[in-house]
Amino acid sequence: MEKMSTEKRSEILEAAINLFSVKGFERTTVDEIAAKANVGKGTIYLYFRNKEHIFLAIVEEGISYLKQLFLQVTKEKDFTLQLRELILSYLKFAEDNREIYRLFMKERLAMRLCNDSIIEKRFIEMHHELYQFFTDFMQRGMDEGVLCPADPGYLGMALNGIISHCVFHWLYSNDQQPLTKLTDTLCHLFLKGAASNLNLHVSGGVQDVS
Amino acid sequence: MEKMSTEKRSEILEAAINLFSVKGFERTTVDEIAAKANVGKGTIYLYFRNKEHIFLAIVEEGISYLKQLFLQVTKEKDFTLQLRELILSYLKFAEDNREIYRLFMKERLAMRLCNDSIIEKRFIEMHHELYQFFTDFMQRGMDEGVLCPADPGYLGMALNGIISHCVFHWLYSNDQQPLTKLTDTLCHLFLKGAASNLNLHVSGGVQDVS
Amino acid sequence: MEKMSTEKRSEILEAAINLFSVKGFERTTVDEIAAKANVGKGTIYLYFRNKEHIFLAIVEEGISYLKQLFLQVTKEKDFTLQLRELILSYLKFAEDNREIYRLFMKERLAMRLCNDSIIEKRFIEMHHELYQFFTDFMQRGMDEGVLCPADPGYLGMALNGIISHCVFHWLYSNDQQPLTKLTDTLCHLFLKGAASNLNLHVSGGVQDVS
Amino acid sequence: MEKMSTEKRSEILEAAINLFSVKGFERTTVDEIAAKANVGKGTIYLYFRNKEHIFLAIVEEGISYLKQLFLQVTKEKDFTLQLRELILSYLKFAEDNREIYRLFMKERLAMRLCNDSIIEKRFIEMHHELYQFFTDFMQRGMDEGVLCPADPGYLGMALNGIISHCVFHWLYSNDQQPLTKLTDTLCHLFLKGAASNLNLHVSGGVQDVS
DNA sequence: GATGAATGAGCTTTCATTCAT
DNA sequence: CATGAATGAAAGCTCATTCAT
Repeated sequence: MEKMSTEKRSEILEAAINLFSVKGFERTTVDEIAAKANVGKGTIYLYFRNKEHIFLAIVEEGISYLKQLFLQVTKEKDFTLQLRELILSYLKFAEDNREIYRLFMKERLAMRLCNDSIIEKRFIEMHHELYQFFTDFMQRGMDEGVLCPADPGYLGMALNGIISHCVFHWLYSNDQQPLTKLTDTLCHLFLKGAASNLNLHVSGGVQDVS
Repeated sequence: MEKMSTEKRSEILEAAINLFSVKGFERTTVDEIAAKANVGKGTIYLYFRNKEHIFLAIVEEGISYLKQLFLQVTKEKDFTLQLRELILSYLKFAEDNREIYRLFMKERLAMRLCNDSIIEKRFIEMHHELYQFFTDFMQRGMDEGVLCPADPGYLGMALNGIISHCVFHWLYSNDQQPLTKLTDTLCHLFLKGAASNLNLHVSGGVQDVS
Repeated sequence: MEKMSTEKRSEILEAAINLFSVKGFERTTVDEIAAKANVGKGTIYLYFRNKEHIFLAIVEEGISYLKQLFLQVTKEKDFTLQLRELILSYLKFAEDNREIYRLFMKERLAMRLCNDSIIEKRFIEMHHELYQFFTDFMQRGMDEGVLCPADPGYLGMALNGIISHCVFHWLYSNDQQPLTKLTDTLCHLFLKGAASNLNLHVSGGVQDVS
Repeated sequence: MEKMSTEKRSEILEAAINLFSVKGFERTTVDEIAAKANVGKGTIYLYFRNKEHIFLAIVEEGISYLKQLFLQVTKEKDFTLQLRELILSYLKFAEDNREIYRLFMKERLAMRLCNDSIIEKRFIEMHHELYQFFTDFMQRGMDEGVLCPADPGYLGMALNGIISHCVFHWLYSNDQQPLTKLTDTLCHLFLKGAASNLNLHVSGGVQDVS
């Protein structure tokens, strides 16, 4: 009995992920989810309080899976290797969960000011966790002397931005090659920048802007 | 059609920008826009064919302004200076048009598969233009020998990602300091990377991944 | 000044007749009438209290013209000739005022229970007048011994029905020949019936059903 | 779709027939239909795609019932008896389905140029079927020598006109006597005409006008 | 548990009418 | 007189949610 329930729940989530990622949260109807999941419409409300909680469940699971991936990063001893592993995990996640990732990007900002404040809070919370993880990670890099001193928050943002924009492009192009192939490129880009060695004189420098 | 009060049109757009950027396109009702613009609901339909065309107008204006900013970038002769100017323009646009920028980010992916294909096409078109601009820009940097050889598309994505994620964070934090203060930091980060000089041995390298 | 006003009024009516007859009263907008009449929308409300009064004006004019035609019928001395003249007038009116006639048929019953009871009353009144005319006419035919005794109301209805259904068919077919060609056929049909002379035994007979 | 409560569907149709026949299609709102049918507004859209399809359903059912009545007409062997039966069926239908009949007359012409061309086509189609039935019927009468040679189409129109105008009058008067009482009168009128026997000299004659 | 028929609040859009110019 | 920008009531329709079975 429990098993069957879990199965139904998964089918609903699977259907919802697919539809949300393609049509967006608002444009997807509960009827469509029920139809795609081969489930009665009423059944959905046995497993989820309402439409928004389906969304919440997807995000929770996605985030928790991603966090788990990130935690394994620290198994490497060298910071540089950890960084490489972090990027690899990120890319792998996007590659393996193309739809969930697309959903994340699409709805990242859309949930603000929705009626159900529990969801909103949880959503912001999750983002903050990820932000914190990246920030801590960067701080560690600086502590270890691998990264030059700078605002760790912005460094985290920058890394996140570099990766996610590349994933974004990959998502909407028909690029068939594996995303993970980009790992070393992005790692190097983040650490050493885009400039050729010849470009010696750059105005400014990385300052702490906090 | 086009002779009607420009003022009313602006008020409607102003209201729509604000609401769309806070609540998102779908969750904003035409009634709300009318109320915020101090205008009758019917009036909106004198100036815009429907709700989606309000959105389209906002995006068109925003993009055209942004493109204009970017075109001025090339006035600088040195590529590095151009890069700095590009980042500055981007940050300045976000700072001056906080709400429009937020709207852009929020709805970047939401418009796919909407009914009115004219809008969808136009939206994709505009994104492509910006992408092309960044790609061409990077290509120029490589031709001039300032950037090391790599896929210019991904380099553009990376720069875009670095900047936009920092803006994103700024948008949703209560950071009061001007965004433009980040210009040199981001410029340096993009060109020279985050690594300290001590970090000599990085696995991999920037390859052309096209 | 007066002349110009009358001209504008006519243009509005002309436009309204055309649109009402094609699209029906409800589906025609005041904007369309104004556009077709080359007149400002507000101008229409200088000449007519509201949209329904435009309709009323059309009907009033049409009916009064039709009544005038019918009055001339009595110039003939012989009842049979009067009947022929009546049918001819009817057909000629439909032929010359194709759109107005179509409008009459289309909206004959649609006006019941509309908000403006003045219009409704007037509309029913006009129908009653026509009904009365036909009834009186038939009564005269009976009094003169030309028609066999029967309920004059139903005889009137029958004649009206014969003519109007033929006109109806002509309106919506592409029959190019003049409607008036049917005059004698319909006259004969009404007076002598459709049966061949051989058909001697008809059950029943014309009774007074009043 | 088709398994849902037939009862609800009937109640909706019943309400719609009543309202359409009184107020007309355009002036009747879906809210009113829902209220009269003691049904939620949304429920209506479970049974019918949109407002026009409610109308279509009514007409389809009415026409199919009427056609069935007409088909039984041919059970009589004698043409004259068939004619009598046809008129009787017609009158009986109007008497038993007063509102549906009124609806038919009211909207006969109103549907032209509506948006949903499927409905428009079907509506015209159905009218054509009825017209064809009457035409064929008259042709048969002529072939059998009962009717004098004439355009069968116009003869059909004439009969239709005679009957429908009498029904029309009955509908809007408070005539309490049964319509079917008119059967023989109308039959005789159609076959032998309205003239008394004394009226021997009628100009013209029934010609074939096709 | 599972279902889907039923619901009505709420949406976008239209359009007759007004009124300042 | 003439105009057309402005309006909001009212329309058709959708869809998240409920609940009897």
